[in-house]
Amino acid sequence: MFSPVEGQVSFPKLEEATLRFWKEQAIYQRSLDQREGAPPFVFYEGPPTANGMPHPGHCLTRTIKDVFPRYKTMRGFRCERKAGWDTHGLPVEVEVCKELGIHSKEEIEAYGVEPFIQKCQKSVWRYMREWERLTERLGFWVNLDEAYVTYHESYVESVWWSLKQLFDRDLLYQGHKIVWWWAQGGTALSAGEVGQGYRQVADPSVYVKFPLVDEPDTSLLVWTTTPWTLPSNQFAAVHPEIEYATVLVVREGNHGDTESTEDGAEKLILAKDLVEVLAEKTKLKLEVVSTCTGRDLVGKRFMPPFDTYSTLSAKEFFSIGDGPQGAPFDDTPLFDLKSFITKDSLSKESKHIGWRIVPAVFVTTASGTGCVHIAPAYGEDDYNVWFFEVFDPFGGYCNPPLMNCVGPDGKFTDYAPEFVRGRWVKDCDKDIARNLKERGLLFHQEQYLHDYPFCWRAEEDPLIQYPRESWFIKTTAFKDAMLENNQAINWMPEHIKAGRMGKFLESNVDWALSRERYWGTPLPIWQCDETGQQEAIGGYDDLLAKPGVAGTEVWEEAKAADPTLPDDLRVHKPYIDAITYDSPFEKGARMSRVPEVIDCWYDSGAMPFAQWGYKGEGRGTGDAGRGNSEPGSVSSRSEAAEKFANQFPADFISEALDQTRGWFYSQLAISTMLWGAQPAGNPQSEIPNPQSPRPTPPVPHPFKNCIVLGLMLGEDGQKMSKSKRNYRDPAEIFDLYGADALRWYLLTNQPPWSSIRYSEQAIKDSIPEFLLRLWNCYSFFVIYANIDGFDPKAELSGAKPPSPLGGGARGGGTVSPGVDSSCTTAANSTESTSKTPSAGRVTPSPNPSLQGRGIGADRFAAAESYRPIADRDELDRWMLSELHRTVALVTERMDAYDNFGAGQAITEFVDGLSNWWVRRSRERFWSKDKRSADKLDAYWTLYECLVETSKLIAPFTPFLAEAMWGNLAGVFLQENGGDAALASVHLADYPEADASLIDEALSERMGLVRLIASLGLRARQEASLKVRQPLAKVEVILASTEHQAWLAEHAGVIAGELNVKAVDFSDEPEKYVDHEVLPNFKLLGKKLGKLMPKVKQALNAQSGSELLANLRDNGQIDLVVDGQAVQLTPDEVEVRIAAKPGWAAANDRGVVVVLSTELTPDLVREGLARDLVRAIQDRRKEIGCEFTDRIEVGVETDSDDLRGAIEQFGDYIAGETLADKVTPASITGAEEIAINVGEAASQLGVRVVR
RNA sequence: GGGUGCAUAGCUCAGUUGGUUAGAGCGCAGCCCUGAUAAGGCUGAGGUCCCAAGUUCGAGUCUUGGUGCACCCA
Repeated sequence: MFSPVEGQVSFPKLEEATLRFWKEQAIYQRSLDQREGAPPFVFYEGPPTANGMPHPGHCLTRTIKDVFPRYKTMRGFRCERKAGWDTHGLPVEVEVCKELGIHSKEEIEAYGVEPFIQKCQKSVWRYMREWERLTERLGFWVNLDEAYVTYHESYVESVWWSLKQLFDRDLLYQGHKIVWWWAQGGTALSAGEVGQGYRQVADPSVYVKFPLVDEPDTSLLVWTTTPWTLPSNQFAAVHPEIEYATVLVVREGNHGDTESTEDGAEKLILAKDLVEVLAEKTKLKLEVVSTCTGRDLVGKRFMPPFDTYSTLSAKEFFSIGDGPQGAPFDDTPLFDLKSFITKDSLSKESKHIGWRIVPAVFVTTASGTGCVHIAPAYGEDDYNVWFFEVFDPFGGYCNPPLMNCVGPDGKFTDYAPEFVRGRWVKDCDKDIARNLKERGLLFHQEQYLHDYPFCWRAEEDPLIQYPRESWFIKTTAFKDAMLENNQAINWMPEHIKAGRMGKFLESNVDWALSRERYWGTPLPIWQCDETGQQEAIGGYDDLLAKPGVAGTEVWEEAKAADPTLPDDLRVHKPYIDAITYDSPFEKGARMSRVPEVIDCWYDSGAMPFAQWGYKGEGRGTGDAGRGNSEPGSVSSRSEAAEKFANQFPADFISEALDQTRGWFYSQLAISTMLWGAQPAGNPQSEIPNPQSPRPTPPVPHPFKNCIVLGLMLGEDGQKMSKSKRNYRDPAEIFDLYGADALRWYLLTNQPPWSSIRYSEQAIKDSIPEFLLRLWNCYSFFVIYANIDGFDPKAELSGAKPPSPLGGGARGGGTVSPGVDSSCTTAANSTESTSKTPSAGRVTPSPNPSLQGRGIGADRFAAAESYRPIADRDELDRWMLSELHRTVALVTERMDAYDNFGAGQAITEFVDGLSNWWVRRSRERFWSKDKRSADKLDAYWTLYECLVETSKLIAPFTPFLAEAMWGNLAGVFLQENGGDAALASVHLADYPEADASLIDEALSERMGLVRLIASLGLRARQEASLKVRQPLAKVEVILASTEHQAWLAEHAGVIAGELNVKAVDFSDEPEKYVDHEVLPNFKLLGKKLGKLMPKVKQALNAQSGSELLANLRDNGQIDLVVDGQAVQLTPDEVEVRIAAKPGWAAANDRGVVVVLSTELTPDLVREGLARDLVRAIQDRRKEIGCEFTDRIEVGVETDSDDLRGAIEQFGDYIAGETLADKVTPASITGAEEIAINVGEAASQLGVRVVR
């Protein structure tokens, strides 16, 4: 017996019970154990941060991350799923600051770094419980118990190890990062903070003349909206491809005699396209003298607008800043300094250090002059120009300092022109313009309206772009390698590859690694306090092993004072900063750590190896410095190496679109740098990594397939926001609708990469649309199987259930030898495949270790009552063909990571099962003969479909699948031993399609049957003929007679569905339909080209019947178009038919169904009988009859027709309603109710017979 | 300002290598069926396929330009 199915199912309740079952039975762990030794399917969890509350968007990510590992596990792979948590970074600090009511770095310092980071560490887990609950309740199977955590010591050390690799290969360097700087607060703002503070303001916009050194009276005309940056000018940039014009300025009064007046002959260079615009603005005539491209201007030298730096001597200039004194420069004025000394400057073409025209592709002619003033300290583009023109990342202290006459307080320093010194830069714009005007350098001035960022904490403070010292990773050296790696990744959607990610990689700039913050992985670089020389440390033990190490007591004392402090904190600020050691570079000097922590994106990108604490391949492979590590570390280190080797690269990852430049990039970059082919041109980086002897892995790595999810928007189409309340808390969704409803909605409503709008209604709708529909099929099966005592286990063991009607068509009681005792072992299932040949599998399992876990057709075939599919009814063959077609499609789609396509296939299948197979098969379940072959076929067919469906949907809706499986397969479960998969569908193997059972022709034909039925119903409606009223016949006319013979043989289904006595395939279609012959555009387009429209006209002009006759008689249609003979073959035309007016008919897609509307008295009485049956059935339900209760019926009526119907169809009525007696008069013991049968009002009494 | 996407029914979205009648689900309206029944079926109304130009015998689909929205980067 199957457990009875509740009439009113509550999916949330069902799911809670399933969760308990999974937990108690450790199903997830068993699903892994079961695949011990199987090929791995590697999944990486992109770490979320538990520092904020999860919302429905996270449900999408976690659903996608769950469905494929579940699927692959069922397909025979071992898929470990190590969870992870992203724990470092600014958002954590901001949370803690909020809690403390403080903002600035000064305030943090004042509060104390030590207590601050202790608070950060605790804050990281603030919403941990919510995240764990969400993860579990959604059914996301992931190993939370052994999650990696980015602040853990082993993780931090693994990151250190990787940074040491980069440092030792000269891929880490110090430079500047131009940041948005809040001068008054003395801190940089993150992109998010800057974004909040944009306001529209009017700034001065100045057009300044930069006189050319070698061309008298000619100036480059540059444009800027930040006059205060002009004293730090170093270059002017032009676009190499843009056309520039040299114009003569014609002022009033000097027109015509410019050549004679030396002073008035003023020439300017600007973009040709902007000459008119500028002439209009200045009301001056600008005569174009000559033109050239930007490239021709490159290299020309100009006089800077201020002599701030140009008049300094090289010696003075190079000693600016903190760098060591004594660099080998002389008294040459900087303006004249040609070339400067760096370690590879000898190979470089010598160039002046500044005040020359340089090319830059970011220059546009959208506004200004097409000539851009470059002050490298105050803009990222500007800085990049400088970086490219004069900076050598590894030039050390010989590199020129940035020209920057503004202090971090936003005020001009002593290097600036005297009239602005000590003043806030933004206040000086006007004075600077006035000064330029006085010196004749200002050509034009105006107001410029644009968006400019202000500090979100101090609204009156404008931000400025300002350089900060920063550490960089030389990712640009790996641009080609990253592009190659990217090329090999299977991005979904595909446009990410060449689009967002490809474009991003092509414009790659070096990774700004460091952050001047507190809660992050400390940058593991120690610097000599005498010489400034540096080295990287690859692990905490390595640090302790350094000579003269000191400062460890700071941590030890903190730990002694508070033993609850996690040991992981010892590798964090401020404890790690306290540790110093003897400098190997200078006797007596000490090494101490640089103050920065690193970008937490680096943490996440290091996850492929850091999650295992990987620190190289183990001892003896170049790790000579370590002599005193603990004995245990060797094995753990090699264990990490083994784990890493086994779980790299990932087969599958997924996150939302915003991770393109986040986690997707950080992983790609780090993996390419550590393990990819090394770039040429950087001698150090070509040295093979001594600690990583593993061969360069084939691209792509570290992930092969990546689904890039769309962003989820709130109900109103806006960004999801807590304050707008445009979404519901996931926990409530689970309680109201259940996780399966949410999962199904997320997985099948749209391709995962289209941006998705949270829709509560759509989540709700997935219940009736899919979950409940399937549940009804399942419930239908269980109800009847229990009534009839259909028990597949009993069928298989040969012990036939008692058969009141003396057994079915095949007789009963015989026992199949060899199947009774071993039917639940996996081994047996392979033996029994002889009945259903396994040849021709559509999607062979990738894993030979699959053993057909769980139950399926292979096993059922051993039952006596299980007839070969070929012997069964057309409807059953069709359903099983659909099943296998669906299995093939779903596996094919899922192998291609297309959950959406797979889901659609499942939906279609369940629709067919529910709305066609069950609908058309109901009567078979009502038949009295419990052992008839037809009835048993129906049971086996439905049972098999439901069992396979529960496996099919297991990755999508794991709870519903488990509930169905638990009952359907549960009958096979033995007390001890047997196939473990019988306990949980998630331990079963995924279904495999049997190609021999797929019958495409049958599919097509059944589609036609459904079409005919649908058309018949439509025709009935138009003629107002209820389906309950039987009709004599329908005529079916087909445009193509290909399937007519088959349909004629299987007209029973149509007749039943349409309630007609006969289905005729008309041999005189002309009576009912008009023919229309249309060209097949696809075929004829190529053949006819421009004649096409005329051929269409010609076909229109003739009658369809004539053309058809032509086609029948000659095998082709002959036309003359434009005097040209045109022949059309049958393939090249399409014949359409339409019902002639005057018939109760409907037509669509080449099928016309015509109703015979004539009603005989017999038909009328039969219709009344059926109507009465309906009324009695309604009554049965009203008085609470069980399905099997027998009744007595009395009908009192004035209608002769109805009395006649009861007389004529009494047996039919009794049979349909399980009535012992149907009397055409009132009966005793039954309440009489009024009913409407036919036109007449009557009284009905129904009484249960006890 | 740049890059990348998206724009189709009231809503959410499909729409193949270009093929002439643009589909589905929900919602709405009407009808039907009902021994799965707080399900199910049929039908209807509802469209400037964002706009414009181009390529083509033919454009929702391809090209160019524009508009709007989103994300990323400035």
